[in-house]
Amino acid sequence: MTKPRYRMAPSPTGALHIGNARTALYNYLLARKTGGTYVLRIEDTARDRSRPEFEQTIFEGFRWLGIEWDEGPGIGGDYGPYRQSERVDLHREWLGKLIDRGWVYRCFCTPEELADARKRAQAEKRPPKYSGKCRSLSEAETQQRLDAGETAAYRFRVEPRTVEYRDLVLGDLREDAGLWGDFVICRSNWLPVYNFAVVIDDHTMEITHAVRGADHISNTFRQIVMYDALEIPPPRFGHLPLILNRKKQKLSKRDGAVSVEEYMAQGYLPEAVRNFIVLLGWNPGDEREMFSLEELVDEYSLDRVSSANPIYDIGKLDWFNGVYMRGMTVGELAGRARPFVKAAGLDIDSSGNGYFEQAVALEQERVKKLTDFGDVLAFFFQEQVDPDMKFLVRKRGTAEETASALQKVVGLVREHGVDDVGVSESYLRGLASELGWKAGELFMPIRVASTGSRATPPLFETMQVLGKERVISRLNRAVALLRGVPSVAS
RNA sequence: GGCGCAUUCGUCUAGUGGCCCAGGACAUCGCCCUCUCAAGGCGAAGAUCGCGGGUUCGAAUCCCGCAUGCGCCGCCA
Repeated sequence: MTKPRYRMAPSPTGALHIGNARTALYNYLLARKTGGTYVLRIEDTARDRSRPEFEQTIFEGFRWLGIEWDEGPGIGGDYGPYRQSERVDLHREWLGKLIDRGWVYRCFCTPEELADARKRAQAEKRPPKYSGKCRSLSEAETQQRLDAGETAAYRFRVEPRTVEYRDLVLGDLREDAGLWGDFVICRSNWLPVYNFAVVIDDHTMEITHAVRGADHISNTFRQIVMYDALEIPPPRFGHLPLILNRKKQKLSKRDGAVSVEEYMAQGYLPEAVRNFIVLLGWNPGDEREMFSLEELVDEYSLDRVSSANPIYDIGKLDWFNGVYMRGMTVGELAGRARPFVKAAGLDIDSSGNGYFEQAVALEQERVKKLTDFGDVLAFFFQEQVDPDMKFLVRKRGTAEETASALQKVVGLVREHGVDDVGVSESYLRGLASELGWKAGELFMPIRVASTGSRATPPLFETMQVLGKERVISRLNRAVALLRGVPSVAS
């Protein structure tokens, strides 16, 4: 038995779309699981829309998700070239075989005529299929019109028959080819049409399994007819349910964040995105839902792919991301967070890596995305914070009584320091009871004074990381603020 | 209009004739923990299994019809 060959075939017409990423991931898992080969082929026959720079973003997206390929652009392999646009000679060669066998004829109908006919058919609620106008042009007449300089596409001659195949996901499928019109497989400018190029490429690259989106089901029947005409064996086909947007339409670029690079930029972890998308239409058959790449390679199989179209709702992605962030070591998380924190404009270099990691550790279970660190870590790195007076003052208390309490805190911090959280807790609780306040009533003003925020990690740990000097300086500033002194040196 | 595919809590889904007056997860709400925020624990609410027929002692599961959605029907991919 030959080694299975799977492929992914993105078109470089935009960023890496989440649906394509899922398809690529599924193929990757299948290839790895079966010990097969994974081929990357760029389908850039849409000359006008394909842009080389998109190739790079797509590659980066795949790599970010952990999807590696064995053959493809930049890597090479025995079945190159791996860009469809560089394979047109091959396509023409195979077109020749079809011509020789009488499966193809030249069609002189202009795009305008065809569009008109289509529009009319639609209006009259008839199926918009090609009339067959040029189907029986004689060889002589064809040659004559060609000589006269008319351009002509190549059309595939469809013979009535039932086309059937067993889909790896959907089971037995069939369609009546008698309902189609003859279809163009090569443009008048000699560039092959996608549907034909795919057949030739998959065959010549010896692809054994074509797993792709369900929007290709109808194409599959046409492709099978071409395989048969060429007398070459088709690969096994599998069609994945389409990811829909909230309005239940095919997910498109207009639906907001649907490209992998956006998730990258938003501070999602690749393992979370991967875990999230793999579950869009697949499940392991039990109640597990956290999967590493290795586990997925082990577990994944097409017969557990569901056939209904999932709606794309990123709610659960945040949860996955949080779980993965909490599961990391602090060092690892800090490393991943660093570029995001810098991008947010925080100066994390001058205070040293140890300080940064301690701060990250305190926020680890409080963030959903790497970008959150930019906000949540700010007070650790700013010179001063701006406490909101509304929350700085003790609940139902006065500014002056809060100020005097904070002043006492300054004294205690001076005397006992903040390095031992147990000690801090005990003297601060002691002060609270001395004042006759509930602990929380004292802690909140201290929190707001030293962090500028009401929502922070536990107070004593936070003070410990900030260090004595920062805490004292911020408390002093808060006292000044509370007493209406415009500014004061600490 | 034709053909194809699909239809279970808001969302992702489990379920392949009796274990299901439908299970899990996210989100939501409540309680607990607690110095705030999280995290965590516990719990609640949430699906007449798209609708209508049939088959069967028994159907979310099988059959038929309908509806709805999506896809394709391009010298786009």
